[in-house]
Amino acid sequence: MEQGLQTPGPKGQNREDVRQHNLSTVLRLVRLSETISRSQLTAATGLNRSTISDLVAELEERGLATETEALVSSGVGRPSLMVSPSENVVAFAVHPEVDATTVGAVTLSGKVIAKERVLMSKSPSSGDSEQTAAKLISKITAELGSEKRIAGIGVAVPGQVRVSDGVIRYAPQLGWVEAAFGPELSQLTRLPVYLDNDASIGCMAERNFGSAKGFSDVVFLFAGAGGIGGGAIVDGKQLRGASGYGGELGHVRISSSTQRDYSGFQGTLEALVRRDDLLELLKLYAATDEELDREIQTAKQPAIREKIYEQIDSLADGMSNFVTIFNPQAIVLGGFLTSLFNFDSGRLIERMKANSVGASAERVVVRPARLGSNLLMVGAAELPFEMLMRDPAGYLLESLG
Amino acid sequence: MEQGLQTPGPKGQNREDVRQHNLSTVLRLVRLSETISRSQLTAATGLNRSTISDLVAELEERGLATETEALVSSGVGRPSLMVSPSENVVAFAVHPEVDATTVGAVTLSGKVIAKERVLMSKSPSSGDSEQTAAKLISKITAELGSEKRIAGIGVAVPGQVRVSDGVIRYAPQLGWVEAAFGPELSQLTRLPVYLDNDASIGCMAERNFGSAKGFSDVVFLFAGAGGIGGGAIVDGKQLRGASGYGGELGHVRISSSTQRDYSGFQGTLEALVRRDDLLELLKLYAATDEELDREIQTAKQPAIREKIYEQIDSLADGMSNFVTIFNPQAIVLGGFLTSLFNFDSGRLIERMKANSVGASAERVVVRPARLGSNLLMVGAAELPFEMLMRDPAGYLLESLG
DNA sequence: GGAGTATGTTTGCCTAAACAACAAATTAGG
DNA sequence: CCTAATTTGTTGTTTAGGCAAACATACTCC
Repeated sequence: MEQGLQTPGPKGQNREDVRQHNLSTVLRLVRLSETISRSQLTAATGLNRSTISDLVAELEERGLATETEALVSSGVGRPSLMVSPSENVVAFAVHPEVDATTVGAVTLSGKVIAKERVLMSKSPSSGDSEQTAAKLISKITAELGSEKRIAGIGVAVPGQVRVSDGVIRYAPQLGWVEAAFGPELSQLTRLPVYLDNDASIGCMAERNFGSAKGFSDVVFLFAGAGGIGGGAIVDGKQLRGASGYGGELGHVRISSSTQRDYSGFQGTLEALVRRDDLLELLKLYAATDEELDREIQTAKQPAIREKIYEQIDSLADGMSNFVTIFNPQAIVLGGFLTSLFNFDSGRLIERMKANSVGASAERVVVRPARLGSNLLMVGAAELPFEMLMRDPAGYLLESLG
Repeated sequence: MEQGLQTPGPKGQNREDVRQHNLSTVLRLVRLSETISRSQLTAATGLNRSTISDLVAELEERGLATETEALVSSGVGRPSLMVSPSENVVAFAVHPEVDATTVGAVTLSGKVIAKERVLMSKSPSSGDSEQTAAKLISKITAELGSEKRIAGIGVAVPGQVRVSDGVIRYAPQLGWVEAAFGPELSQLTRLPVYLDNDASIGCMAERNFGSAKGFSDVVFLFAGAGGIGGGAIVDGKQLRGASGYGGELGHVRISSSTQRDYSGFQGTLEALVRRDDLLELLKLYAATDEELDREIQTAKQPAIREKIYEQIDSLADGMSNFVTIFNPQAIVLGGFLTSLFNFDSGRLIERMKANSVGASAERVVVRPARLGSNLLMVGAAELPFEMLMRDPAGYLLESLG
């Protein structure tokens, strides 16, 4: 009766799926380790030495990995060959904002090798941003060596995205509704384009390359000019929910306050922890995160300090809920939240633990985000790379020249 | 540096894993469909006809499934054989409470074929409950036919469980702390014992056999005498978190109220939606859920109706948060919450949708739990059955006689 | 420099899924 | 009732891919 909503039936596995799965597993390990020996690969995967040999050979043949001899010996026995992700596989990252559009090129190993930012006229349309992004992509492409190959484009959207078809459902700051950003940018660039919410993307980036590296259960909170975004990784996978709109942690209600957030919800985390409120109090109207941070860390006025504590407490209340719900290994705080953390991390963590289920709070670590300004570049590139890693043998890379 | 906390490295797959995965997939489909034709199995799994034939033959050989001829023809062509889960594979379910211990026997197909409940003296120790459970298990075992085989024991614990070693970390109503219920009951019965939190178990039961059947993303809320328990299914899997304490949805803070819940947290869902408060107001001191429900549905006094509405609103606020966080397909309400739902589901749902992210709220359905008094029996049995289904060929069933 | 050890490489093996051909059981249509 | 069409079950063969064993290689330790 409700077949349509149900999960796609569990699939069986045939021979090819095994190969795909093993190639994928090896490539993931290689990528996240930056460099890893073949013997470590056998240990980590449980696969046979000869199988690893074969798999690595295939990855090398496909230009996804390179093998080098070990620089330092690790002990007795023949030294194992080191495997690294190819530096020639690249993905583009796009971040459209109200005042600027940023495009970066990121290697499979997670290095940002190019970044261009173009200021935009006031409130650009979706089409404007697509054009700008496409231009920057072709400019960067021209500067890349001809040996590079492109996995695709990842877009970090400050808003809700229908992941299934690449349509931006609603981006409040940009004022876009139902914008077919993905399909249109794909048409312009002739590259596959994948979109996701910026906070989700940041979460994945911090998990793969930042403060939460290697963790299976992570909560990520990020505060910027547009409010608080959040993402969660549950059991190793991004929390998306049934339609892909899950993980909107900023809009979680934690108080009876009638203060509204940017989406009009009352008493939510975003309503109570506001960068804007502090900017106003500090009389900083267009400050960068760095300037704001300096002011916060050196704040002397009681009124300001009180406001900061108030926000720390609200943040702690939100975090308590996420600890109770997700029992994560780590909570990562980004953007303006890092300033709150640095101001008084003791108070923040203590209050968080006091209000969350003890068993879950015991071992959770709270950390500032580590990737800084590259966060969304690295994270957005993960989208095409994730596609590549799901099927390393089948995914088509675009060659240059 | 923090290897210990990290996820166990992704494993590779060999031939045996494929067989195991496919056997597991087929058994799951057979189980959840109650009965399914071989041709439907080929369609659902994508596997070859002959492979399905082979897999089903193995399941039958191992006594996990039975094949019968189709009763009604489904169209042109040779009729496909029907496959059903074996009625001879049984798991025990145990539910220890303050005032009683319940044990049931559940077949692989999800039918409760025996149930015994023994009243306990005031506040039994963990050992008392184990003894009682073991006695009931041996009594039920004696009444089962000798052709039955036992998959193990599942225990629904009203408290926090360390799933890894079967220790009850904290069960507030029972007053148990760090009770080695699992290992001890296993010693007494010589059967494998698996434990989990009662609400998590209820969630799984409703997903597999109840109101949320077939859904991949589900939130379950249950209110009983001990407060509000919750569980969530994310992307088809039970939300557990890093240490297995996740999903404590009753302790999520939704208000600034200083009202405390049974664990001492202020302003949480459990603090604001209290069965006890209504019982007191109605002057019903030891009512069953049925009696309470009758009183609620026929309540006339304004003070009582107001209290009911108040609780409905609080419940809606909690649900809003879960919709925003999880973007589930369904929210299932059990126990006393069913009464609130039935009293005014319109108000409940409307308020829930008003305070949650629109995109997620659009398609969520809210339903009362369907499994009633068998909820925890069916759910607890899922624990050993899940182990069986993970490795149908390798999991050892205990034969009787 | 020889023993010991861990890894890389090559060869043939084995398992389980796929495939093809045929048999069987049904419906449809006259 | 008989035949054609269709779908499914069954059987024997093929094939992909991981594994084990045997051997080669490169390092440490004494």
